[in-house]
Amino acid sequence: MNTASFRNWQGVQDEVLRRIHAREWPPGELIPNEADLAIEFGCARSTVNRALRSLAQSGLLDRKRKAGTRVAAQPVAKATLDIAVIRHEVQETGAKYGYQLITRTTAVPPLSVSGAMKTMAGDKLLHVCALHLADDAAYAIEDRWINTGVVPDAGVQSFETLSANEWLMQHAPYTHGEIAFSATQASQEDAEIMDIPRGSALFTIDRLTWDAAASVTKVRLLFTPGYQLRTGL
Amino acid sequence: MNTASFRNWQGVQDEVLRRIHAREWPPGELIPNEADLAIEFGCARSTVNRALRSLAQSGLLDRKRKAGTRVAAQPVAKATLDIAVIRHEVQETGAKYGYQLITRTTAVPPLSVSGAMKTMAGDKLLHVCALHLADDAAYAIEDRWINTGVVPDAGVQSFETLSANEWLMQHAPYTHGEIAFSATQASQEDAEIMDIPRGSALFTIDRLTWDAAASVTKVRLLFTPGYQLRTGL
DNA sequence: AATGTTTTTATGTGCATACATAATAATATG
DNA sequence: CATATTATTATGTATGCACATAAAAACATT
Repeated sequence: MNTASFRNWQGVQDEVLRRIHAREWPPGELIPNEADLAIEFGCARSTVNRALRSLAQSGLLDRKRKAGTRVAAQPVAKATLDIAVIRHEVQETGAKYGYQLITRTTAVPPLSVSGAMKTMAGDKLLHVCALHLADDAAYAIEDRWINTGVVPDAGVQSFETLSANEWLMQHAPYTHGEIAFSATQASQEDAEIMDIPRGSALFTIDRLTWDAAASVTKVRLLFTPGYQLRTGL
Repeated sequence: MNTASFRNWQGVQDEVLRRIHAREWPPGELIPNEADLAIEFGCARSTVNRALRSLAQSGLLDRKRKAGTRVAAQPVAKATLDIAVIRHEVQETGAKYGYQLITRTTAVPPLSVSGAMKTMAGDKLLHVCALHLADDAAYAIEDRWINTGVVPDAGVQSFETLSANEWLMQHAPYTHGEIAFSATQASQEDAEIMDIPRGSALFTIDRLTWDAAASVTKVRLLFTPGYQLRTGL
């Protein structure tokens, strides 16, 4: 009856979404193939392909060659987080950004670190601790280990005014990485640095980045109590 | 010299990635336009387009019509999280999943909830609290408000054996939502339910889902201490 | 110099076609 | 009957072409 004006891929996507939400195509069900949908919508198969591919990427459809396309039985919600440089994150809230270097040493890391970074157990790494501030209040503690074997330029950086967070983003290429989010209790030291009660619940990000087979850096970011990481769905 | 075998979009993407990592195209720099790259790689412009579009989506390139494509000066790391039904999450670790309903009432929510869900201040909502277990140990507390005006079927569900988390995923369509991650301290009540020390740092997910203009449900998930949400980068 | 209009240009998208590929179904073979 | 072998089929991708669209740049006008 309609057959009109689903001629662009976003339109097709919207219509497919509508049918999924309306349970016309319930979870787990096989939907018509691309060719048939193209005929129904009066557009090219590639247009349907674009729409379905996009929906598959966002987790709403499962596609397999020959087997066809079905509505995800288990619509795994995929949330995409934007992890920006802390300075930008602070400035976007309208607050004044501040930065303070706490320590900068070259040391043999604990086994937990050298193990995760897969460096030789006795190798020294650059260890930088710093505090990020928003409107002069503590915002996040950055505790970072840098593999100077991979990023030699980092060895001559003082990190007194420019955070390692930002410098590395600009100068250290990486191929992939891992992130873990968790909650940790503020240690006595954390509490003093951030001027918060000891034991406060701190939102924590652990990030480990790699350049091919070599670890570049490992950071732990401890955010001030009340911090929230938000995103759409 | 080469010019060969970048004839598929993944190959083109890899080569572009290589040039970015190798700093042949440093951050902020304008890269050649699609047509020129297509000639260089010996493929169609649409193939280059596919590769660049994909890289732009993952945040490594910034593209603007007419202005051209440039390497992101500020490579905002985009982490994609898969948020699954808790039962699956537990079972994937190999643990035995358990579920326990704590309370199920119909009540007027606090203003913070009715405000977020944009329901009438005096309207009653379904309030479900439950505990998810892994190998008989507390895994997460689920504290959920459900808008029975939007999901009337939820009103006749007991949620005694099937968690609201899972039931809603299967039966309540939604168009969009918001997620926030944070860290909170365990209240006395939380501590008793989960059998953990009071004040423990709990990883927290707040999720609010909408179906068009109406809120469907609002959940707060409090995870047991030590919980980590992981993802690639 | 300030403002409005037109041109240019790089990306964005759609289409028709062709072939590649994976997974299933159908068939043949021991 | 179990196991190879061979279609079949739906998605995946590449190509050449056309036109749409946003934004910058050039130009014209006041």
